[in-house]
Amino acid sequence: MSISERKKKILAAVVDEYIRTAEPVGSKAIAANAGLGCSSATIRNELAELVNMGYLEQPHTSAGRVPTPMGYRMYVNELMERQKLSMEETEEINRRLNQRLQELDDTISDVSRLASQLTNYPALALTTQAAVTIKRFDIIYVDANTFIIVVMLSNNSVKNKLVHLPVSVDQPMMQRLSSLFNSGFTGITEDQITPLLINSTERAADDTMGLTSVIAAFAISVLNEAKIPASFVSGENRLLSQPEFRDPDKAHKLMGYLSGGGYILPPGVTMSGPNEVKVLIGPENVAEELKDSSVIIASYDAGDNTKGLIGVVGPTRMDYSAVAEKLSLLAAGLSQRLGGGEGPPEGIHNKLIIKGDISNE
Amino acid sequence: MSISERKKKILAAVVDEYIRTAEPVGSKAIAANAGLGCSSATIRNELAELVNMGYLEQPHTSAGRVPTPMGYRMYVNELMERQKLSMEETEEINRRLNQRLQELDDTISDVSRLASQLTNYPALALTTQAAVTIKRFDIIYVDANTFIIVVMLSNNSVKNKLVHLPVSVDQPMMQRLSSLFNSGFTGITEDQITPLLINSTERAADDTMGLTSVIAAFAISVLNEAKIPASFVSGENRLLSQPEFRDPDKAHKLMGYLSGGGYILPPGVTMSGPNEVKVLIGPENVAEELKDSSVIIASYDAGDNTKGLIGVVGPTRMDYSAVAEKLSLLAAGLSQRLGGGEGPPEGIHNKLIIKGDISNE
DNA sequence: GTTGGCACTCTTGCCTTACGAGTGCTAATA
DNA sequence: TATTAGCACTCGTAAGGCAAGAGTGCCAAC
Repeated sequence: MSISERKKKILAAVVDEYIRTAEPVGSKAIAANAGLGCSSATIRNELAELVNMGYLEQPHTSAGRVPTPMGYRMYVNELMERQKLSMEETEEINRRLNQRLQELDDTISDVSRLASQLTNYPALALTTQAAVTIKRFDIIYVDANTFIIVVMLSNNSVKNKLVHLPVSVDQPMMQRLSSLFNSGFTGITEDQITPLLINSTERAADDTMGLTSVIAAFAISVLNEAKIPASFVSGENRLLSQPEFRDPDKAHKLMGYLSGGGYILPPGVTMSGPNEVKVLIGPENVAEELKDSSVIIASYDAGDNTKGLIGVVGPTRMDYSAVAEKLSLLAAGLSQRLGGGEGPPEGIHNKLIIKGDISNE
Repeated sequence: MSISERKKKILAAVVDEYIRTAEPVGSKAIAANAGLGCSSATIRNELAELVNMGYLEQPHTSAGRVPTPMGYRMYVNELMERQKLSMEETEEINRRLNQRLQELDDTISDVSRLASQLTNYPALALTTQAAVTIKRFDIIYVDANTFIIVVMLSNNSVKNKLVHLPVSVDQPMMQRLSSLFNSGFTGITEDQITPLLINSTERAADDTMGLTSVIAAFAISVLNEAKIPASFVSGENRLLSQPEFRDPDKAHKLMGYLSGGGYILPPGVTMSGPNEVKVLIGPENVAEELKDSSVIIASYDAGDNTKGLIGVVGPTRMDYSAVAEKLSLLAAGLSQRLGGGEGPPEGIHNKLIIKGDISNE
């Protein structure tokens, strides 16, 4: 059964109103506000059919209607009006982005905090990284018992480690090690650092004190850490301002899941680019804890095969339009600043694609 | 009016029971459990006096008694039995501490997470730093447009920054800058980096491209950041498992305060050392948001004038003994591992001093 | 000083009732 | 045929009343 234009308008009105008030929406309210010239009785007939079709439901016989996940899905895919952000909001985002963005690693917590502040929902930021290699290897001799390892990665982040030794080393040895590592350990991934390689380096450096393995261990740990997706959740407390989380148990469960670094992107679902925003509504989420929440995700490109995700979690009664818009802008801004992006973040407004699991446009 | 031994026992029984059950404690329950050989009527008389003295209060006429902040204070200062941690708990703490402790900076989030996990309350960790200076300055030449600044601080943490230039620089220039900074910018605090110093360095290096100010800016920002106390809150969601925070508004308010990095140590109150644990009960806290919560704080010494704090926040009905014990152990372990400490963390058990604002032992 | 007994207070849970919001249905209407 | 007005019906919510139970305070006896 196809859905008439009027039904669509009514559905949109129900969702809009419900998002605004968190109260079931009655026929009278729609007749009064939605501006389609018909009486509440007519609306009632239509509402009954929308319930039959699965877009709406009633908490109980004498209550108004509430959107089902399917209703939200329809709303997100076809009905919702794209909220243009106000000039102030757009500027606010850009201002904040410019404020401090150095390394991606420092930034991930900032990104999630920013997303949470802007949307007033809990937000989660994470980065994943394709194969990272070491680009450059330096060892700084501090004194006979101390040196600093400085490693520059293919994604242009720089890691260092201060090493204190129980024994003394001389400067030539450090220099030898530095150049050996710089030639032998650059351009390779973590699993290419084999015991064989370490051994041969150790022999070549004439290292009898196990320095080589200390340095190699650092190299491995750095590459390892870069591979593990870093994630950061913030603003969990904002959940509590949502009426659907007034039940502390419900809130506790979801917050626990989030703080535990729970993944929000279902396995197998991939993000295509910074212009795409994914919306996962209620049961479309795989995690049990998210089954009656919604998640909105944007991805950004941080250059050098580093992808980042920004996700926002809230009740299914979320302000999809505004949040999607904000995340999209944020993601575009990040892509642009962190290397991958090219277009100006303004342009994004006209290209925003919103997708979800059961979308089939 | 002085307080009799029996009153003390009764008070302790009330607090213990209330901590356990979160329900007002009646005279019958005390007569049955506390093991002082007298009837509930006697207990009732004593309870009435304890109410008069301000140690207890009644939610309403026909309810049991609940400790007042003053009652908790007495309990913490004099009455509570020091809970020895079980072997497993002690080992758990040490195991977790050993697991990963590299730089203090990385650690602060781990410390707070750990404290929160161990105590099941939200926890906050922070470090403050007395004057930090630069100990060593290196500039690594990567290519004509790229170099890495590596700065080692007096607290032995190492910071780096990758700089991309729009113009080309030659290696000798970098070397010149490196050694100039290494001699001119080490051993001084942030406010000693004056425009004068920057200018003279610039001239000495023959730098016409503004490199000097880029590098100096990094030096300033590093020293600045080291000065700002880093703080990290985790486990906010654990608040929700406490019955006194079943009211979402109350929980939201406190969690908001915590996530905002709200300070928990009243200004002017200082921590004397890792063996001391401070307890701030309800209204003893200065922050309005903490007025009906309690805070338990331990401090650790991370070497080189760096002090750290671990704080745990909960309802006034907290398990003071267990939490204080755990925090103390954690703080001692951190002190020991991060440089400042000397004694083995086991020894701490016998020296634990618990203090608070109105303590006057 | 301690204890048993008892009347009193106050909360909690439960039931009943009244109200109101919103529906579904029917019959009249354009 | 689609729309509308009208009306009975349903159901959740708030308010009031009642009984049960926990715990106290006090008194008189020990």
